[in-house]
Amino acid sequence: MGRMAARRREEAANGDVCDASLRRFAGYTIKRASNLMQADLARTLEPFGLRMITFTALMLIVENPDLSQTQLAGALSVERSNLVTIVDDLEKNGWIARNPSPHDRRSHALRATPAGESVCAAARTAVEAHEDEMLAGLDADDIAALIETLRKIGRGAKGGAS
Amino acid sequence: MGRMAARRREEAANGDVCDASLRRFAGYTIKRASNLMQADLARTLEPFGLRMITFTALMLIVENPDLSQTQLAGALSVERSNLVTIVDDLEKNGWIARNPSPHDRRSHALRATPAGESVCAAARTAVEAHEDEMLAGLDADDIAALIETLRKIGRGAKGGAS
DNA sequence: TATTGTTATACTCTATAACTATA
DNA sequence: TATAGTTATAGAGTATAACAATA
Repeated sequence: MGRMAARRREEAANGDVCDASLRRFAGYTIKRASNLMQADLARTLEPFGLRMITFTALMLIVENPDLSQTQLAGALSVERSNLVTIVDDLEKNGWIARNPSPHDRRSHALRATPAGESVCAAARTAVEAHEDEMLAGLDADDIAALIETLRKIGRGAKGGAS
Repeated sequence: MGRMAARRREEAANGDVCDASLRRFAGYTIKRASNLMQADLARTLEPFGLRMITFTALMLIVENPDLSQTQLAGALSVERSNLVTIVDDLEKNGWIARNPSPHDRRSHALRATPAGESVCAAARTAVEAHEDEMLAGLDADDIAALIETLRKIGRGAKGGAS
């Protein structure tokens, strides 16, 4: 078993070396944190029948009644075509309705049902608990600084001129 | 055109309201920053024929010669099965070789070729420029604090007990 | 002509099961 | 029996083009 122990130490050392290499790039650390948060968030929302994107869409519809699909797609940074199945999902569960817009017969006025508001509130409580758990090692100042710093990213980049 | 201007103001206001709703969740802000970084990184690496994952794999092979695919998959947090096409990609471009391991005839000892080391160095310079550009609004202390904070995320979560 | 919602399509990333050849 | 690499497959997520109804 001496060889296996040596192999295990070797693997751990390789992991450390690799991690040190990767850590030098902020993008890698950001992606890693993002993946951790998303995976845990998915586990949190699964019992409600929600995904990250459907929860976010539902929350925005609850807070902003009569949003159009184009407006919602813009707020979520999702293509209009990809929003269709998201809205379908919420509608099939009876959580939102595609009402006709009084101003424009092409567009839908999205509005949450009482059931939608209820599941949104319950999921929201669970999501806040998920965030508390994932960010347990940080105090309020750390979190505020983190969010402020992250929001400064990409200001001078190629795609940001519009 | 008065109606269109009103609509534009309405959309902007909706965007702001939605953004304020989403911003309360750290997970959303982290994901947004991650997506911005990844999209710009993809544009940066595309001229080299590299993707984020193939660049990272190549860099780790350059810095850690004779890694096995299982070790590399572990370092990249990628399934072994999904690593196959990544290593295929690098091998077809002549940037790495799957050498036989002297100790275990099942495993491959991955090693970069001179061409692989060359493209890795060039891509690395471009990636560092990409990071400088994306993080232009931050000073060195901000970046160090950001990375340190992000690495504390998920300590007490469900999946972290192993 | 331009826009809204929609369908179809494709490509990437990710996750799982099963196979082979070794150990 | 367990592990390394591989194949196949399926599910998300994302991006583009085209279409009908409407503006």
